Amino acid sequence: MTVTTVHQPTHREALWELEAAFDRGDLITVFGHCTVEYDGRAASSLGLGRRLLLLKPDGTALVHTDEQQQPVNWQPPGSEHHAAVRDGRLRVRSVRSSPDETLDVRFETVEQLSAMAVSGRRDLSVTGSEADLRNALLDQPDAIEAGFEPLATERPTDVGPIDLFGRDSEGRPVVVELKRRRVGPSAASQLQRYVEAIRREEGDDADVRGLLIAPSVTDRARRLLAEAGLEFAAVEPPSSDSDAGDADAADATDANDDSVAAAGDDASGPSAAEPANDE
Amino acid sequence: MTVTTVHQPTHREALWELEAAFDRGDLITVFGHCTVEYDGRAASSLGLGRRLLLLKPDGTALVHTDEQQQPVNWQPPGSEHHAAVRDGRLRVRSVRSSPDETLDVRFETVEQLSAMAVSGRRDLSVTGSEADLRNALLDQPDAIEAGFEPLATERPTDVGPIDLFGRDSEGRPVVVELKRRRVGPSAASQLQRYVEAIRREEGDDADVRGLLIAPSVTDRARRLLAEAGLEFAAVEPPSSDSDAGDADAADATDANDDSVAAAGDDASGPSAAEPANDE
DNA sequence: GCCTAGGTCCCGTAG
DNA sequence: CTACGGGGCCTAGGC
Repeated sequence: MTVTTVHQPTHREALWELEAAFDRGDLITVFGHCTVEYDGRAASSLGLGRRLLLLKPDGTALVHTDEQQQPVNWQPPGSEHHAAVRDGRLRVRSVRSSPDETLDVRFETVEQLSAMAVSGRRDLSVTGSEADLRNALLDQPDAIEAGFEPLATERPTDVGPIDLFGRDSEGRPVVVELKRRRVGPSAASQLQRYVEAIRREEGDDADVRGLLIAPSVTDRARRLLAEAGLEFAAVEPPSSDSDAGDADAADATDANDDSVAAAGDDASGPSAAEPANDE
Repeated sequence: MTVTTVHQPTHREALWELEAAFDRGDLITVFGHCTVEYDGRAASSLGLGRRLLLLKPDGTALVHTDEQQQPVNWQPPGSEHHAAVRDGRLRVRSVRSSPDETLDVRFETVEQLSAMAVSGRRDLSVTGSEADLRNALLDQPDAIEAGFEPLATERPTDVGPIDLFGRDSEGRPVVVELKRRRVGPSAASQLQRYVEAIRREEGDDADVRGLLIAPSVTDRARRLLAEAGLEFAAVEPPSSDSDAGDADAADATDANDDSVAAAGDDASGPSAAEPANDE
C-alpha cells in the first residue's frame, strides 16, 4: 500500500498520521478549513478557507487554492515541518533559517489527510532550451552568419558570462546573446553590457560586434539595439519543428477505446492507432 | 461532504469520478504510477513513476514529485483537462492554445483520486513588496536623501517605466530604481537605461542623477554603477522589522496542549500563551 | 492580444 | 556560502 488516507480525522489522529508520514518520508496532502500566516522575506496573512496543503519530505510546503498555477503561500525546500495541536486547531508549521522564514497553517477542521510514497525519476530533460539553441548554432555556425567562427561559450567577462563568443569572417570579435523566446529591453541592455566589457578588454578603439539572437524582438528593444549599434538575428528555437513525431502522434487523435471526460472534447477522428512509445 | 475519494479505482471508475469532479469545479488530486509527456514551448518526457497530479478547475495542471518546490511538469491556467481510457491506461491531458501546448499524464495504476471543494479567499496581500518600499519612501522622502522631492512613480519613458522620479535639493532630476532585495548587474543596467532615456528627453547636456535603492549590492553591480556615474543607497525593505509582533509570537513557543510531530523539534519552553490573533 | 517589470521568484552552476 | 542568469518561468498592470 503506497497511500494512507484518513477522512475527517480528529486533530490527534491527524497529528499521529503526520508524524508517521514524516518518518516514512512520504508526500503528504492535507485538505481542510485553515488560516495561513507567513513571515520572512515578506509577510502575509490569509483568512479562513478550504485549501490544500502539500508537504514534501525535502521540506517544501505548498498551499494551493482552486486557482493559479502558483501556490498562494509556500515554503521552499530545506524547511522543517512541525505539527502540533494547539487551541483546538491542528497547526502545521514549516520553518527555515537563512533566511528566517515561517509558514503557519492552522486547521480548524481537517477533511482529509493523505500520505503517499513517491518513486521514479523526478528530473527531466527538456528540449528546446537556450542550451539546445546554442548547441544547434555551434553545429551550424553559418546559421548565425556566413563565416562566423565560434570561439567560446559562457566566456567570462567582468560583468558576467557571454553566451557565445566568436569572430566574423573579417576577424572581428562578435558577442552573441541567445534567447529562446521573444526579447525585450533587458536583453538588449544585457548584450550592451557584455559588448562594452569586451571593448574594454580589447582596447577602447576595438571594433566589437554585438549580436542578439532570438525568435523575435519588441519595438523598444529593437530601438535600443539600434541606438547602441547592436544587431539582431531571428532564429527559431529548435523545439517543435525539429522533433515533431511524438508531438503529432499526441496531437492527432483522441478518445477511442473508452469514453471521454471533460467539456468540448469532440473526438476528431478515430484513425490509425499510434504505437506507444513511452516507458 | 466537501471531499470525495476513491482508492485504487479501475480506470473506468477513475474516469467517472474525474468527469463528476470537472462538472463540480473541484480541485482534484490523482496519485498513481504514470508517465508524463509535454510538448509546446519546449518538450519533455518523464518515465514511469509514482507522482501526484493536481488539476484545478481554472485549467491548471501540476505534476509533483517528492522533491522541489516547482512541479516537474505542468500546464498553466486556461488549459482544458480531458480524460480518457486508452490502451489500458487512464490518460489525463491538459491542452491550451496560444501557445499550443499539451501535457499528457498516463496512469498505469491509480492509487487514489480525490476531489475537493475549495472555498475562501485565494488572493492575499503581501507586505514587504517593492510597492511597499516605494510607499514608505514617498511618506519619508528624506529617507532617500535630504531635500528629495518625489514627482512621479512609474513615470513612463521610451525604454520603460521609472519606479520613482523626482528632483534633488538643487533641482536636478533624479531617477530612482527600487529593489526589495540585493541587486546585481541587471539592476544597474536597468537604471542606466532609464537615466539615459531621461537625459535624451531633457537634452544631452542635462545633469540627470541615477539612484539605485536596495538593501545591498554585489561587487560587480557596484562597479557598474560607479563606471556609469550612478549612485547607490542602502535601504532595508519594510517587512520584518516593522511588524514584528505577530512574528515574535509565532516564533516564541511550540508544543503545549498536545504532542508534537516532526524531527528535531525540541520544545523550547512552554511559557506564556500568546492570544490567538487570526480569524 | 502584446509589452514591461516584479517575484517570499525558483533553480542550476560556478567560484 | 554568494553570484549570476535561465525559465515551458508565472503574475499583475497598461495599452
